[in-house]
Amino acid sequence: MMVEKEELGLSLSLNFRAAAEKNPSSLQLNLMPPLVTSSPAFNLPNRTHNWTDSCLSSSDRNTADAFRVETRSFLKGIDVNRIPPATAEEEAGVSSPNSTISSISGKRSERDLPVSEIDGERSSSRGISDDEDGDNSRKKLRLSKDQSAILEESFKDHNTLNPKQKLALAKRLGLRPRQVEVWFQNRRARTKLKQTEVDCEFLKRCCENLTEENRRLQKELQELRALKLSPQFYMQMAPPTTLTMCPSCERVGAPPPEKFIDHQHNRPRLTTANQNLHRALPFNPWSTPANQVVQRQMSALHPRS
DNA sequence: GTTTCCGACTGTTTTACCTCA
DNA sequence: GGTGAGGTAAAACAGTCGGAA
Repeated sequence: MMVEKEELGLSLSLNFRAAAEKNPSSLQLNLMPPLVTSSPAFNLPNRTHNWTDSCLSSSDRNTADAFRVETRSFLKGIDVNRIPPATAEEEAGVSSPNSTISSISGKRSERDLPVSEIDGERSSSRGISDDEDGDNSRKKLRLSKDQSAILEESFKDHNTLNPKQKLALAKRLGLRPRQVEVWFQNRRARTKLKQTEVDCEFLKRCCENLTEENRRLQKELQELRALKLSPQFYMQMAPPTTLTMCPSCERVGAPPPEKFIDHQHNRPRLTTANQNLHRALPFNPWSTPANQVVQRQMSALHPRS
């Protein structure tokens, strides 16, 4: 399902990171952004709210519900956080211009009134407000801090809800199931957006690092080509000291044993055998200053002892 | 007045299930 | 009985709107 798709996307990005971590020498990535599991960006700030039930006990809530039903005619269009009408008569009586539009649009009307949620979603918040306002303005719901906290908690457990969970959560929060559903949809969307931003930033840094690496290698290549054209210059240069990878066998080498390093001249110490070998070489293209580290590791790979 | 956040909406896609030839 | 096509409902998504802070 869609969750799997998101997981796939996440795993792709993780795999990319894993690949980068597997070969850090090539990418040199130490700017790994943390994975967003619960971003502070999603922590809703404290807000003033008009949700009257947020601090009520269940018994108080029942009283409040009764009060709400009783005073509904006065409150409709004012308190959009109100629990929807409970009776079938009330439910049937709520019909907004938008619900008409929804029914025109086909399946939408069916979706808004799932059988499993029939007692909680007969009317949308928009329907209530529109019904009362007489205009098309929406009444904006602001969830209370407690409601947001509970929703966040629930989202951490599972970022999708089955109808049972949705109903239970809606009941617990005093919201319509549709509101819970919308909140989860928006939450998933924003999580995905946040993750996309993180992934984008990560890839951007990868790109920057690779560009820099490419620039460095191009520069080295130029130096090597220049040296190739002037062997007499090579003779005056310090010998190679390091290497990250042997171009012939593609093995990554470690620094050579201490006994092979000539500290006086900052170069690998030549044994009698390889002294002759090195003398026979016209020049060493791996001996640029930039490649000293590379050459040292190369020497470790192929000790001439 | 502008910006940002986020609840709510619409239209589309995906998935599961059912019916029928 | 098994199977594929077509239809339908539900869920989820992308994109957007607009109220509120």
